[in-house]
Amino acid sequence: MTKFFDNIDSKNKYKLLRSFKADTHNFKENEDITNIVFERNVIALLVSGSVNLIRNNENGNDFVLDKIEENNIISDVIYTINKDDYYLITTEETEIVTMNYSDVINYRGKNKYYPILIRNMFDIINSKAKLFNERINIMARRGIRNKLLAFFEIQFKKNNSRNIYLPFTFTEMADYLGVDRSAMTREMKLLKDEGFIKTTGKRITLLYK
Amino acid sequence: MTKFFDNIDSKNKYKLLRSFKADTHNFKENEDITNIVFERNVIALLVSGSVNLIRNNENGNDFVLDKIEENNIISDVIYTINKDDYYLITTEETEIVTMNYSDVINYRGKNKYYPILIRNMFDIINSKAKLFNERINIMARRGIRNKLLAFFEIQFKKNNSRNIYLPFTFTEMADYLGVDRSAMTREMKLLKDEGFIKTTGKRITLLYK
DNA sequence: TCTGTAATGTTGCAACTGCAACAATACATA
DNA sequence: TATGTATTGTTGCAGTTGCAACATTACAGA
Repeated sequence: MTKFFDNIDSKNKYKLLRSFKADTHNFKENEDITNIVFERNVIALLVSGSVNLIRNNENGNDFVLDKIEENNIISDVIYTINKDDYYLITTEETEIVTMNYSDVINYRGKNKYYPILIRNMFDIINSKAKLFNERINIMARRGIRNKLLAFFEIQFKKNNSRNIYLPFTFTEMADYLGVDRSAMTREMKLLKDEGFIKTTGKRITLLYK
Repeated sequence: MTKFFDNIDSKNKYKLLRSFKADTHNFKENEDITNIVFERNVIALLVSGSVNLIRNNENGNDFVLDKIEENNIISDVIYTINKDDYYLITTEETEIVTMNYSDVINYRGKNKYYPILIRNMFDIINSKAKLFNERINIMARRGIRNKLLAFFEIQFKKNNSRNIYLPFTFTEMADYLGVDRSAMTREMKLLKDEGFIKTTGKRITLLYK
């Protein structure tokens, strides 16, 4: 997975940040940075420290959706975020740099690492776009069963194995598919009963075709 | 909307294409180019001519989802495509250039327009990612009503107007939301009856809040 | 203007889904 | 290992949704 400053040395990294008139924000542990990061048209970069992306269930059962580490981009483009449902909390002392998207994209300076930076960004966004794309294709199916099967199909093609190891919990998977968890469990049980799949913990084995 | 070769003159455009060992494909009118374009890891570029992205309804009611014009990217990243449901047909004599993604991204040549190219690509993908993101946020809502309201909300914020002019047909809108068209119509009627919205042709007026 | 095609409106119905609530496990960490 | 917390399993139920089928209206090309 490409990171923002891959192949750019530290000196030039800071030079570039200066050219973009990047704003540096420093936080202690446990600060909410949602509003700083999810400004419109802002690219935020986690320079040091670490941040949790948390889902805010109204019943108070929050949970960590993603741990974001150094050199990764956090921005409204990257995460499928609804400010009401999610928030971002630092888990240690953290430095975040925010840049204006237009400043970055319209940079006309001479730093020879700029192209590398843009290439890195392109690669990052591109992978995200592919993942988004994938998820849309799944969510667009009608009915939970079809969503599940579409999801399995993609995992199957990716790993070329009938054994799928879930990269997240079933709770998160229901969220990923955009369906109710209990309804999803019910449908999974039907698929099992009908002999389409078999599950062992977080491993799902496809028995069909 | 940024295009692939924005700010790159024709001479350098072809130089770059050569560096990428790009493959040129020529088609007559009415040829199916789905398989050439939606290869894995391929970026396809419409150099000249025009292509229709068509949705393939099993009942034989195909329809044009998008007309792709010169200098646009056509690739599996850009379009949320399921090969079974969609296909691409040239509508005139058309030249398409395919490049391997890795070749483009790992280019280490000296052409000074390369950075511009990558920047263009970044901008293109970035807008797409934003749109994908938006759609996911809508589709993730439970129930047709919530999807509709989420959609309206986004349009409202975008245009800062309570009047939403649908950029597509209701049939396509149902598809966009990932729900059954008739069920969507039914829900819209309820929203109307309850006084939340008003519709006039493709204009929807929000009456709430 | 006519005509065929696509889009929209509508409805019944069976099946599905979300929701709520609770039980049973699994998991992490003190 | 014990204990609290998160995840998973399960179920009833009402309301929602997808599907199929058909009527009506809008629209574009001859």
